[in-house]
Amino acid sequence: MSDAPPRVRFAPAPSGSLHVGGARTALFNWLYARRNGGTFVLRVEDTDADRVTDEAMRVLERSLHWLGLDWDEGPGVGGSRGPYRQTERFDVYRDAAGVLVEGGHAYRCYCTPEELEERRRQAKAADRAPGYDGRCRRLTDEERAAFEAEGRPWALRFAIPEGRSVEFDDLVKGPQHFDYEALRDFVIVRSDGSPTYLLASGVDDLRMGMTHVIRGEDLLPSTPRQLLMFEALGEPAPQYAHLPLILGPDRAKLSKRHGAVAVEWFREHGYLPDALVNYLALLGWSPGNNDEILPRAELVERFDLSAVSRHPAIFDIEKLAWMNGEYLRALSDEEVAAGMLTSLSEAGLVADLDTLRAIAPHVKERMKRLDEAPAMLRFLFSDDVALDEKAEAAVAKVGPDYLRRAADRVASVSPWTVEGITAALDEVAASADLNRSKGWQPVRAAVTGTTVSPPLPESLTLLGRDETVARLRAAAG
RNA sequence: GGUCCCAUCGUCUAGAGGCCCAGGACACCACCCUCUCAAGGUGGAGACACGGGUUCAAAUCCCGUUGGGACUACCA
Repeated sequence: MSDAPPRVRFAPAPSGSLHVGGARTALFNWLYARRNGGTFVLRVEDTDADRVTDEAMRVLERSLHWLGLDWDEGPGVGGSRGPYRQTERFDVYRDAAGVLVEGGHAYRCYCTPEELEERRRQAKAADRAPGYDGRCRRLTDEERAAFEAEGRPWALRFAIPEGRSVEFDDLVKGPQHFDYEALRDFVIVRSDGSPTYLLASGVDDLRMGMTHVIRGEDLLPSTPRQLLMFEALGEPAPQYAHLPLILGPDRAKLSKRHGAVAVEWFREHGYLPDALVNYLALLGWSPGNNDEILPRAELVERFDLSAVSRHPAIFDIEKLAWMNGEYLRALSDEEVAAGMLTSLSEAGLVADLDTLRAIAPHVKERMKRLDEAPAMLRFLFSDDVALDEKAEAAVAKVGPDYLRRAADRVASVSPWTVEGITAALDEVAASADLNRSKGWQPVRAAVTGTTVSPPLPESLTLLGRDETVARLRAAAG
């Protein structure tokens, strides 16, 4: 282990949106860099032109920024090891491929996709391993010349050295051992001249000076291949740490089909970035005791790769929601008000900051997500208070006279304060021989249109006397 | 099928041989608080996959079984 500052990277393919699995990988890399005074690099693996889009690139950057995972080198910030988009680095991969060919570690494969597919199918049918059979590696000079004369397109394959096995020590999985029989000759350059992941990602990790590669466990099988490639290139390899996967409720690798998995979705649905970061950090890592609410700074201080668990974790949105509520309650009224303003306007409601600031302490402990604000506060910012079913029932229970009396009594409250309103509501309830619970509920129903709301007197002070009286009379019919 | 990874409450986990007839958190249930709903408080139910070893002693070490997952592309 060297003690030079570590260099780590997050290397996503911008196709679609950043989902929580990717975000967690980015987070662990970021935490490792921040914890150890290292450098966090963002590298864009956009070699697959068919799947990569500009929109996905924008979403990726926005998601990362929102999460607060800032990169020291990469798109937008530059750096000395750039460029950081693989489509701008094809010459680098070509050079590396050239070295491999010259050293006899890579060869041209003339098999067509159709032939490959057919042989794969046959192998499977015969219960044999479906990987590449190495046919073009054994071509005679004549056969090769014939293919060339024919103008057959070719791809470049890496030649797995025979009789070799690969050993390496994974920082989270421990000692690993792979026999060469399990490793098939893999394509490093496609017939269109573009590099594949195995080549591009591996070469970049070398050229960009990565000391540690922290990535998902789904890439564990590609590590021995890349290690063999580095050996052929004559260059030292970085250290590897493979993170256990994040699974859906069905225990399969988390993906879009599991529903809410995109970071953008959480941003749009009233989740706080700090809460998501905190939750994700706990998915596959634990500080070693029972602490769970760990602010970013503490995460950085306590993060330790060797404490990463080896088994996969199921993403539990319920627990995330709980944690989000915890973070919401820790926010200042000002911050909560600002957050609610946004979600309210997205719901088409025009609110003002002063009112929101005043109601914030009463609603933040009843919310788990900021986007619950519209449902909770609609009555304050909309004249439309059509009573829902339960509200109708609550009103019917006491009858119109009760509401008229309440309106009359409330109309005389002065000054319009929480204390004054409370006294008035209590009086009205007492006059009908009702306790607060039974006496206030019809008022809540008439004024808010629902049977659930922030504390009533506090809500009414903000609604205003005239509007309160008007709604009581309206409900009385 | 092959290769590899993994295995503590429903879920996330603590546990690195005796401190564990297994602790915390989410969710769930009950009670308390209470103007509704929450939040908060108290209590409850709930797990070491199974079988063999090793050891005075195993959730912890070894082997096997079972179960789950990943990979097996000219995707990353």
